[in-house]
Amino acid sequence: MDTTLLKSSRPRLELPGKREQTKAQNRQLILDAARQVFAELGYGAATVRDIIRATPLASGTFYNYFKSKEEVFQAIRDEVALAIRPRLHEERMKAETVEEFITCTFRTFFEFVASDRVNFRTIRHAADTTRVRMDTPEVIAGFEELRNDIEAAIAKGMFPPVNADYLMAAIVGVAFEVAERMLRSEPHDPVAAAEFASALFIAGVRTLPYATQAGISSGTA
Amino acid sequence: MDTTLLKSSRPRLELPGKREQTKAQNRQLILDAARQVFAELGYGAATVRDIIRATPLASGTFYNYFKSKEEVFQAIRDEVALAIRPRLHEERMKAETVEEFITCTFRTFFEFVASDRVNFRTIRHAADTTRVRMDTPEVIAGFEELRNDIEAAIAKGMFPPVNADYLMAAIVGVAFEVAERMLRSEPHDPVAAAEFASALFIAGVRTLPYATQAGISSGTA
Amino acid sequence: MDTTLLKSSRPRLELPGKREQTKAQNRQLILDAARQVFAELGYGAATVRDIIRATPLASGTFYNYFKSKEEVFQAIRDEVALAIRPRLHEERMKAETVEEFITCTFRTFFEFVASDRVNFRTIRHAADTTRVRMDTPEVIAGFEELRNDIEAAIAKGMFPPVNADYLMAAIVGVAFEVAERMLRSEPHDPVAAAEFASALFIAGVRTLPYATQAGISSGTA
Amino acid sequence: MDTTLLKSSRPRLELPGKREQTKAQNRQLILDAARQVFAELGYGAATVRDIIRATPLASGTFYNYFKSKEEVFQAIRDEVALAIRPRLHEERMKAETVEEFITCTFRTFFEFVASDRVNFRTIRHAADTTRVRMDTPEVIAGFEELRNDIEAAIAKGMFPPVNADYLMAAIVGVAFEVAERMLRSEPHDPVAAAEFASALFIAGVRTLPYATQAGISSGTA
DNA sequence: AATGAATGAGTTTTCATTCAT
DNA sequence: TATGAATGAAAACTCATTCAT
Repeated sequence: MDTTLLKSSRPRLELPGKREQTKAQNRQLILDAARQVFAELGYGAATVRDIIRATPLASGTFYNYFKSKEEVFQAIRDEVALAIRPRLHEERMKAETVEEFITCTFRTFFEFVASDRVNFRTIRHAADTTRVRMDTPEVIAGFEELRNDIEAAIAKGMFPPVNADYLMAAIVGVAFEVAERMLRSEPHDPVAAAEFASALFIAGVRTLPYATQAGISSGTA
Repeated sequence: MDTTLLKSSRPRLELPGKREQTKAQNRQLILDAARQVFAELGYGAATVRDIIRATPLASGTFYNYFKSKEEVFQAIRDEVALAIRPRLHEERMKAETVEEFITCTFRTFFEFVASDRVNFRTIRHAADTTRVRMDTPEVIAGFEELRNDIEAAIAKGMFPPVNADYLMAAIVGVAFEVAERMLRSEPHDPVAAAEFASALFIAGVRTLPYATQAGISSGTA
Repeated sequence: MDTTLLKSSRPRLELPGKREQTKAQNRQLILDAARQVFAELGYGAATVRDIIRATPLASGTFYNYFKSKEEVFQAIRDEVALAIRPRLHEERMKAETVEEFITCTFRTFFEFVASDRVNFRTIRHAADTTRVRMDTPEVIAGFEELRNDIEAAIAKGMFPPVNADYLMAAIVGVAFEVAERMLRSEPHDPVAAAEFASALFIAGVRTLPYATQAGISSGTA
Repeated sequence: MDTTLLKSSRPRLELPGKREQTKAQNRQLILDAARQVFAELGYGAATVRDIIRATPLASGTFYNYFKSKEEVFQAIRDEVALAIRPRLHEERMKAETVEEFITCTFRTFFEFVASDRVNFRTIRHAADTTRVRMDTPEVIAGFEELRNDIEAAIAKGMFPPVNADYLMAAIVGVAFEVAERMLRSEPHDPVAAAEFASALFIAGVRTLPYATQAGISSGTA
């Protein structure tokens, strides 16, 4: 009785009540369903209905959580970016040599992809379709962070003064494209993929043409 | 008869010409409009109506030339792939060293992109986001061709026995991603971009881990 | 028990008070919000959600007080009708001449409108457009009452035997339409409006064609 | 043969072709259905679906002609206003006395309403509902026109210098309200209604208080 | 062939109402 | 009683495709 009274006495102040639990859970149901659907159909072909159908919820419920298909996609994307970015940055901060910098970047990335292939596929395949901008703040920030880290490494003398913008682009391109290939052969071997990409860049970075001043500061847009 | 011909040859008060010209011309009108629309809205968001609207033609006419939005998109992709693939292959066939192989690949690619940025943007952004879903037969064929050329180079002893699948992926990833960056700074400098990418790979290839047997034959899809 | 009372008496951190007070207060909150919303959006475009949003209450609470949007609207209308009808009727009962009858009707009405423009606007515009659908029992009753009073005045010989139905309609039409105009110019001048309308009818009533038998008894619906 | 050729030779220049005919016809089908539906349910309660259902057409077809329910309503309203306004204005222009001015206004209006009750009902009942603005350019213009005509009559010395804004409002109010009543008794008797309203105003106008300068020029909004 | 309106299935979206807390 | 998320029926709207002209 006591507890009952307590509960009803704070109808709007309780945080982890059953309601909140259900709410978080439903949000997750939708996100998971969306991930699945996007991965299967691609973002463009997927409809809000498809997502709802993949859920035990009613159609209207979707709109209690997201305004549109795009909004769910962004939520997924940002969830991913948020999960991996800090890890990547942290590792790179610890690096003291080019080898470490490069290796840990790829190692972390490929391992993340291998462990979370649904998300990776979702985001890659969303590609096929609509203007789902990958240049979302969160994602761009991840790219910028890599570039900044490279520039910092150049400043420290760890890297030769290469074009940081192009190097970042090259790393990103190799990361995504090789990851795609990695996922196509079972069992996934992130270690081999990371070794491959790392070897390429470790040797390559040493011989890259030095950037002009313009080259270094370039890149914004 | 005379009148009839005159009329149908001027379906919309346009310049008179032979029927076949009009036909080819209409097809091209649609393709160009589609390129534009895809580049602006992305493939998924674009509708057939959008394409038609960007055309002086009527909606029904679209279906005289293409069965669907997808078919136009493929036509555009293939047009591009068809335009660049033979050039790339030919150049690579002439290569006698790793340096030449790598350099000519990137040089040709970046120059093509710089000279035809609308198409490049269309394909990148139509598909959207990160990377294109390039799994159209024509496009895949282009990738396979690169891999085959790499494998041939390995067989010839020109390349060390690296993982051809990963190397192809890495080249493709760098090519597209660096091209994207290149287009963001004016004036476009395909030579610098090619130098950058080439230097990366020329040095890198030499130190890439030798592929296992599995590695070499991998990559199916 | 004590605690329970305390809590339920402060459902939203508001001033403590007796339960009945809160209840009446909530009803009033809803009515006021509805008035506002109807005046802004019109009855048709307004949704129950709009009304709730304009309230500190939760959506479910609405249904503790009203069954539907329609019911709130009727409540508002009736509130108004209930507030003015007795006054109008009473005044007219005291009238001993046509002049008094007409004058007091318009005077009272325009003063009421000027003093309570929100309600007037709500009803005019909620309903929308031209004139309100005034066929709510309470409102119709107000019209009938006017007609009855006219008929009574005719019976007394105070009015000539005009068509009471048409006269009532004319009075109502002029009252609402002139009231609308009155509200458009600041400061509102109910006296001038009443003088205008009264003069029109006082002179007019004297020359109105005598009603046929049919005319007198007509009108119901 | 000749004609056939001629037709196909001007596929886009022909005006009263079969296509155009069908188009005009479909537009009318929708307008008529909308009139019916609005009159029955009121504007607010009516849905686009209701209108389509009352039509042999497909749902999408509605949107080839009107963007929304509101747009159809405006079309109806304007159709009506356009039909009656010129008539009213013309009659009033011919008037040389107050009697003629007043009488012809009401006579024309009530006859129009009686002959076209569906439209009248549509517009009146649309009222009950949403923000379907009666203050549409076309409708306001009709009101303004009446006021202007009154002001012109005052200038000519035909009318005493009354408050033209209020007089216009009074006429409009009586016209709509009495028309409503007229439609409730069968058979409709526009002549009696016009006589009633005219008598009221002819006598009334003579005794209306003279407007102040402000009063005369007032009214805009 | 070209035209462009009609079609109607399918999607997005809203919202009154219910109901567990 | 108050709360506010869930519901799902129904409304609004889109658009690929067909087809009479």
